[in-house]
Amino acid sequence: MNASRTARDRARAELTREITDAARRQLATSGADGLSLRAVARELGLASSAIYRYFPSRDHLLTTLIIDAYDALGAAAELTEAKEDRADPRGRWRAICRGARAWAREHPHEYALIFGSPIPGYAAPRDTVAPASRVPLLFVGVLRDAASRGTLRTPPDEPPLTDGLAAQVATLAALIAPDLPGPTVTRTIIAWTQLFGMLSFELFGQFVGSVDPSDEFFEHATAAMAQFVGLPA
Amino acid sequence: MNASRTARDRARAELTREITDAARRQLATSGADGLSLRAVARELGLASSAIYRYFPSRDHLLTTLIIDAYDALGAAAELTEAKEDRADPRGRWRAICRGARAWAREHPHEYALIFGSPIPGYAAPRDTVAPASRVPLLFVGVLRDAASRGTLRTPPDEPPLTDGLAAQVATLAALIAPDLPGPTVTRTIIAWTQLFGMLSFELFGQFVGSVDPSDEFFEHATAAMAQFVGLPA
DNA sequence: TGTACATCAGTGAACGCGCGTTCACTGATGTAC
DNA sequence: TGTACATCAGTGAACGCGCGTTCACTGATGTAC
Repeated sequence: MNASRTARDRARAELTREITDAARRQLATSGADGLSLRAVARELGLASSAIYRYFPSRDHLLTTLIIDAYDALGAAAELTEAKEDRADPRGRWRAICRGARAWAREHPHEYALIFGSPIPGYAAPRDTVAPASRVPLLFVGVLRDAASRGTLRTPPDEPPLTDGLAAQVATLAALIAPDLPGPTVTRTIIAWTQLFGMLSFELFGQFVGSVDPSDEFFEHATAAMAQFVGLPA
Repeated sequence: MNASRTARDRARAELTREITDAARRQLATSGADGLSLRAVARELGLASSAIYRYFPSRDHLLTTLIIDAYDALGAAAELTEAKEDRADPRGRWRAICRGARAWAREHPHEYALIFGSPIPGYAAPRDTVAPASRVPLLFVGVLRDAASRGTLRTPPDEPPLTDGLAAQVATLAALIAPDLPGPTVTRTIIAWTQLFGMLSFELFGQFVGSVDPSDEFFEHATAAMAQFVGLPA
């Protein structure tokens, strides 16, 4: 009764997945606020109360969707990155950006769920922090690899960091990138905000009237960012 | 009966304003999807149907709020920028960023309304485009001024623009910045996405665990961006 | 291997709520002569 | 300046809808002996 799950257990796991799948599908048409337990139940041919055997509340279902979205985004970026030549950090950096963008465009509502407006009355629990850091960690991985290969250019400490920022960056670096120089870490944070700033602008319609469609702009900007963090051509 | 408005007209203008004010207040507590005509009417002591004398539908009220938000953001940035020494383009650039940030932090739900997730079922009409461009136009103004003063450094055309992007940038430049070099315009678009990428990250909670609070990071990043677009210290 | 009992999944009705929008209406304000 | 009519603001009831969550229940699945 331990390793080989019972029929009930298997059914439960499967229905749990079906519920999140249906919820994800609803998200894609109605957005986060349109997501309703009753509609999910309807789609699966269940009584609305049946959902409560699987998720104690709507917020718990949302949390699951949020974590899954971060994980899917991270996995997509990792997969794209993994296809690049290991010895080409700049190519790997840009692949991460490209992979993130592709996922975001394929799952705009899931993207909005994690990078869009906070959901009123919903507070993200701590469990979302780890999956949320997968993409930044990928960046860090490429940079550390480039550093150990000697192909990472340390950007000038310019403008110089103020004390408080230097402390924040040092704390962060100690956690995830002990061997990277401070300016590199700082610029990586800037690049990270830059990446998702562009994706949000593209998906939320801010580029209409300027760089829409934004494929070429995106490619250009990621190249500029790679250079900015110290990964020259 | 033309210049001097009648009592009815004045009352109408005032109530229209009171409705949008109440709606804005609701936005601040419940977010865009929580905004309800009935609640607005309740707050003003009106029958819910009375709102329809002023706005034909909830979407029209939303459009008004969106346009007002863009305008308030633009005005806040303009005001901060106007206080800087005219001869200090870098200071003016950073003031725009600081002004935008201050407004965003004071009006997080209005910020989310314009830069957050698209509202399901709502399509922004054309009227929002002009007010949305106030902040980018401010940037362009500072850069043109710096160019005419001879203090604008043209950044290298690096990485070189692809043809499609060059065309987009040329079209855009012809519209709003006929005298600025292509690389400057491109980098300004990057900086623009960077600015609001940071603001969204800050307001939507992505900085928790890294650069939170983000005052110093923000100041640093805007300085880096000023340099990036060609406004050296 | 079979029986007795406990656990769990799913039901369907109900509670209490809020929403956007329409409509026929009353009464006040404005307009034309 | 006063009257007759048209315009408009605001009302209150109603329509039709959907929601999250609870609860007592039936019946199937699993467990212990």
